[in-house]
Amino acid sequence: MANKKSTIHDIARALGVTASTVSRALNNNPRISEEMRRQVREVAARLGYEPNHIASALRRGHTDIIGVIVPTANRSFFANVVRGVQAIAQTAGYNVIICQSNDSSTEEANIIDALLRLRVDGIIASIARETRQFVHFRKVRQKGIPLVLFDRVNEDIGASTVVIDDQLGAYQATQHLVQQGYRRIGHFAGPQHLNIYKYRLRGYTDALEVAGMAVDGRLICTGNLDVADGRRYMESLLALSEPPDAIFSASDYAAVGAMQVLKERGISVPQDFGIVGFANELFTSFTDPGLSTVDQHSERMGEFAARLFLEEIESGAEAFLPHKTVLTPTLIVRGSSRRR
Amino acid sequence: MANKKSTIHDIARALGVTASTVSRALNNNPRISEEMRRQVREVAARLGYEPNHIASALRRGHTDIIGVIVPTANRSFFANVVRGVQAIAQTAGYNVIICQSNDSSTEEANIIDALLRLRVDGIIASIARETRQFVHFRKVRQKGIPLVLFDRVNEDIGASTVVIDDQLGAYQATQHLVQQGYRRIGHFAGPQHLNIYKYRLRGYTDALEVAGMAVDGRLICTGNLDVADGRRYMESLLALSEPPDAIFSASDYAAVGAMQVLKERGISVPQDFGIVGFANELFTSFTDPGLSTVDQHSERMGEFAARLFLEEIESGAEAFLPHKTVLTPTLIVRGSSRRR
DNA sequence: CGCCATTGCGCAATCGTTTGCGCAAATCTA
DNA sequence: TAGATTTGCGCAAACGATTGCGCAATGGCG
Repeated sequence: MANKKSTIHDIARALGVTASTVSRALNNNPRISEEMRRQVREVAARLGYEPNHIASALRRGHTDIIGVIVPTANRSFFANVVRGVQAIAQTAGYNVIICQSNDSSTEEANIIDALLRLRVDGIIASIARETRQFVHFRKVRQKGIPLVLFDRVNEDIGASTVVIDDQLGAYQATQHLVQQGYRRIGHFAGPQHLNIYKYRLRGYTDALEVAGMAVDGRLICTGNLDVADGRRYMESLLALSEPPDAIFSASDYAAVGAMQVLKERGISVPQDFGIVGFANELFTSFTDPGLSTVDQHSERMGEFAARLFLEEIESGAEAFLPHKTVLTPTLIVRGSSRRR
Repeated sequence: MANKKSTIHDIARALGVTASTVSRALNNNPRISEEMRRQVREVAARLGYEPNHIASALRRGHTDIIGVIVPTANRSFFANVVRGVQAIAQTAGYNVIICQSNDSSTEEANIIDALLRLRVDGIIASIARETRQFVHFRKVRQKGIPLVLFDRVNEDIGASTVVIDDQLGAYQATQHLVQQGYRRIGHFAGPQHLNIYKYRLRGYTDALEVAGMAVDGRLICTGNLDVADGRRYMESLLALSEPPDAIFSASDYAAVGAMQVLKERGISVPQDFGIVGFANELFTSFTDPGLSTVDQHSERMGEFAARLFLEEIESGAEAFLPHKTVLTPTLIVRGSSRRR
């Protein structure tokens, strides 16, 4: 690059050898003597040489970079997944860069374009909430770039996926509320075009059926599951002629909103109303009472995603068979649902 | 890159022109006719051509990438700063990539090396908690790469900085506790090698002095300010012969820990004990009572940081004079300190 | 001694895009 | 009409690192 920085040519000149010798020495090629390697390293350090990864990537045909796309970085779930990805990928020599889509399909597509132009070696992503068409993800597959989806996935893209067993997690949460003696259990559901929320709803209905309780559609509220949504749903559920006495929420945020409304109404949690959320966000132990929730083993999820990526790299895009890894969730019981 | 992907040579061949014409057409060079441009775009779309940003970056000498280094991505403060950076940088044609240092000086140095090798156009960073030596940041300056530090900064590096007025924020928080009638105010301080915590301590002592209250060293606890630290400090402060009746904590996390202990001890917040945190983390409105705190205008901070970067790019590293932007904090009063 | 293998390097081309300079044709102006 | 300017392209080199192939020197073995 056209500035004052040293290149391997500067090192080569200083030692009276060629650039190819310098390159091989720096890469520990066995065809270069140990003495030459030592001299090259010494001059490189003296000149403050910094390898140009751009040039190297262009010549080699790969960048050793994995792009990770998260909907929003400030959820501890996503931050922990990234941490898991980093632990595995960095050991294998890859650099991990994070991009946040802000849950926007447009931003997600722009990020994918930028990553493709950057020629990343692979993409690990959780789909933005807004996304309903998957053209941009299919493009990744068509270009033979490894793609691994986690948590929010779409199974028609032909990518490998790592998910939690959302249905089981929801089943456990709802069953727990049944066991705590709650008799009329509602559900805050997310947008049903996203698999995770569809399965969480299914786990909820499963548990009700097993417990011999009818599924009452009036007790199911669907939306974006933020705090304000949670507040609104709680208000409307409490206005029913037969309000519920517990809620399984597909998101910790909406669960917090519900808790706020109950507090304001003087309704006692967990004595008169039980609440379980989902995702074990960092703040679930900060509320009062602590919020029961389902843990998604986010860091493990990240590790699995990174391993799937490495597998695909090793076997080559044509030989690789996309597959799905399903992790088992863990119910975390705190004060919000502990009546017995 | 040596795979089946199209290059500008494929387009050139299809149109019977040279690669330089294709390149100029794709970049809307006025020396290429509108008709030729149209044809080039059509063939490019038909062939699924994706520009190779690696090759372009190597030739042009810059990547149009800004690397943002955050200590940990799951704090909403950092996520919002990144959002602010993205809003400005993307409008100016830059791609923003996020790297998380996990508050480790070693990881931070590795990230900086990777970003330098990638030849990013600039680095925007908040310093990792562990970092006490700044060799890796100085290296960025020496190579003439624009560097902007935000929040956690070091002013000897020669970088531009964007910070909140930590001293003022702390002063406001402590003064508010004084005005609420608390008479013995303690402080959870962070590691004093980090400027932000040093100034927050100074703001605390300033407010006490103005109020005619002595500064009692036994009421000041220093550490990493996580939830567990907050619990520990609260326990030890309550064990004093003269315990405090309020706490200004330099972090919302430690403040939550303190609240948990007070609740367990049956000490009423805010009636018998007042608490104010710092940073307006997402969860501060989820606790019960809601946690008073100081808002740092994180998204604005990100915008300022990005603008400083753009300024440095425009004026060139040699002509640029590093400078410091100080934003004004806002005290957010919630239930934890509202006694009057 | 001659042949083969090993060691340690050099030459030249590659990767994909960009851009300075130059040329030919067309247009404008005195 | 002649000279100057504009338009629209092509040629060739550049960017920095990597790597296949080849060559010379050295050592080992029959």
